[in-house]
Amino acid sequence: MATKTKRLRLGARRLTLSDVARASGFSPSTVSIVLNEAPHSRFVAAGTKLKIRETAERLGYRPDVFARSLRSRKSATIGVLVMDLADPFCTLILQGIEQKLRETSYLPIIMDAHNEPGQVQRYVEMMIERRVEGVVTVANWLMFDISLLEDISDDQLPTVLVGREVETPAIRGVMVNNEAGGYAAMEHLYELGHREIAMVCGPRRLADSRLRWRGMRRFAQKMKLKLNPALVRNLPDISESGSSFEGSRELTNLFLQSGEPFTAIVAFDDISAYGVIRALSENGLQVPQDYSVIGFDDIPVAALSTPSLTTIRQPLLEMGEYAADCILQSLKPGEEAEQG
Amino acid sequence: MATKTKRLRLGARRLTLSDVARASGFSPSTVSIVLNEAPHSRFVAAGTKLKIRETAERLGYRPDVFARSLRSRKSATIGVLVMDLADPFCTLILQGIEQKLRETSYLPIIMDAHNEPGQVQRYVEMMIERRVEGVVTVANWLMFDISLLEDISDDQLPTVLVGREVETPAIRGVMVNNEAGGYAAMEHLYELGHREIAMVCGPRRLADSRLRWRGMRRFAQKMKLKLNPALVRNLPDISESGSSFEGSRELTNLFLQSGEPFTAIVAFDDISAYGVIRALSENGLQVPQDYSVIGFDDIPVAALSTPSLTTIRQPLLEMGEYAADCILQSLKPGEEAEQG
DNA sequence: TGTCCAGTTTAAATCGATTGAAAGTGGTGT
DNA sequence: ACACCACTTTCAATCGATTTAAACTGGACA
Repeated sequence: MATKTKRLRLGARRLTLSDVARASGFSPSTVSIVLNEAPHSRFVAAGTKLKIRETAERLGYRPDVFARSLRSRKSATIGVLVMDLADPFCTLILQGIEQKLRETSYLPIIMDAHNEPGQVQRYVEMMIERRVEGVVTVANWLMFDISLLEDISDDQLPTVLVGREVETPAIRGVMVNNEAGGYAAMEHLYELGHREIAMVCGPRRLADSRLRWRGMRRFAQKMKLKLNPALVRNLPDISESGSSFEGSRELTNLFLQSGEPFTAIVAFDDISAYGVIRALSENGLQVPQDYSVIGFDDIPVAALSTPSLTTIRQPLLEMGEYAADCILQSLKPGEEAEQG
Repeated sequence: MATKTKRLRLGARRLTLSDVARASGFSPSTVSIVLNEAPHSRFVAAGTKLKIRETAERLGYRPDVFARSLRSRKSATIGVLVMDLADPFCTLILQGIEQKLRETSYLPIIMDAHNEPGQVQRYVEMMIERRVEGVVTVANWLMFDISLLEDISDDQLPTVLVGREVETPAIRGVMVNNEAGGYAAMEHLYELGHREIAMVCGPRRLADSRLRWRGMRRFAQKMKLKLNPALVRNLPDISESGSSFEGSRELTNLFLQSGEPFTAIVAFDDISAYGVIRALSENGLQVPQDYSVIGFDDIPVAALSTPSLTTIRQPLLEMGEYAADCILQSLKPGEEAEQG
């Protein structure tokens, strides 16, 4: 423990490659080649390798990150741009990414746009400045336009967008099967016996929303279920309010006021499901006694609130892992792979 | 826009200090001195400064982060260690930190320990390796022992712990007035007319918990309120289960089974408040009709769940900002300030 | 005329690594 | 004895900045 801590001390002058070279009796070049397992190390005698590795280990040598990056033009970092760190939808994805990268020598550099599109530009610049080798963008439904990401992608930086349906083929996307999710939501309510179902859909411009809606219609058609158009509404496009809570609360009130009959509501996501529940409650109606409500995402608190929220699960952690994996794959083969 | 984007292109060889020097007709030294406003720049002619700045601006010069850090031994980064990114308690604090640092040239490097103490060691090493100039640790109540942080602090790295009461004077802490919080919670319930109040306190070893408890007792004494010892329980110490939800749910069940009379419950934090509500609900009891419950923290969802959770607010965002500010202050005066 | 100084600017070393080209071995074949 | 080869190791340039000490330029003064 004592020695372990000692390595961290800032006071002591850093241990450099030359120190290891001197101690092991070889030149800095050889040491570098061995420790990096550079291609050239094929030519280094086995005994030499052993001795060098042993010495490095014994002295507790850690290469200087900055010197290395300067020379090699590689940062060993992956930029992670998240639209809103406080959004529980995003944090689980982040943890997935972190978990995956932890096994590698890549460090995620997390930047939080704080829901302000202006910050996105700034942070993307910072990422490039810091020579990230790949970019994962974690988008919630408030995501700005993604043209910036296309720019990055053009620059031969591997890029993945996770959490939101992408509409351009230039960028890889990681998302759940939204169509199937919509289908499943309807199926669940149908099996509970509901036949008159209201829907709080996402913003019209959001592809995710359209796909979920398509899934719902598909189920309805299959079951010869007629959907009442008066009970289908979209949340407003990228609202400034920032929250789908208020939006869905208002829509629910509209549904109730319309006098149209219904017994269940499908919400676009978990937060809007909470909005629905709030609106119902304010009208003296209870969930699940009077109405059934179903959300989408399965954010962590969904299971903790009472009654616990019924929701279509998105495997957020796994999505994060998968996104990170995509980047790692792009980085593997030979770094010029995607230049073509 | 086009030119702005152009600056980002990776393809084009980076623009270096020498390029600016050549274009402006001065030497790299002078350019460096001017652009950094180094002490020596007092001696540079005003016209020269102007010309250099103009040229740098025109060409869109951005210094290379790695070269700069290598030479100057400064990284312009602040390490942010968070115990659990998925904990809503932590994320708001993080945003506060980010918000504050955004105004400066420091970049937060966020590392998520994922609730695993083992990772803490690893990440602290990474931070030092990356030469962070300060460390902010965002602790939730599951925080491991903080001896590691003391090590850092010994190494003359400014260190702040936010979100949890610290017991050692070696480390600066940023936290809410827990004692006053406990007092306020009791006061609130008292004013609602409650006289028999149960408490789900935090783990006994946690200083925060003790202080809140002290605040509650103080109010009780002042009001000559007798607290029933059978209705005061602590959550288990740093449980492996990881969640205070289950713990407080069980304690609430114990309270109910004990047959002791009570009409309100103070919970240690918001998550445990949800545990209380769940337990009550499972016994056919409703909040707020049958029982009053109060939490602590004011995590974002507290306002969204129905009924919305009554809670003692911690100004998480502001705490984050303040913590970042502490670090910035330590960094200002002259970097040797805290060496003494 | 030569010296000195204040006011500016720059040369050159340095930070700590990576890397392509070159050099040093010793053994073979002729 | 010479050239040649395979096998190892090292030289020296380089990445792009910062920083110390030194150099340059005119004018003032003796």
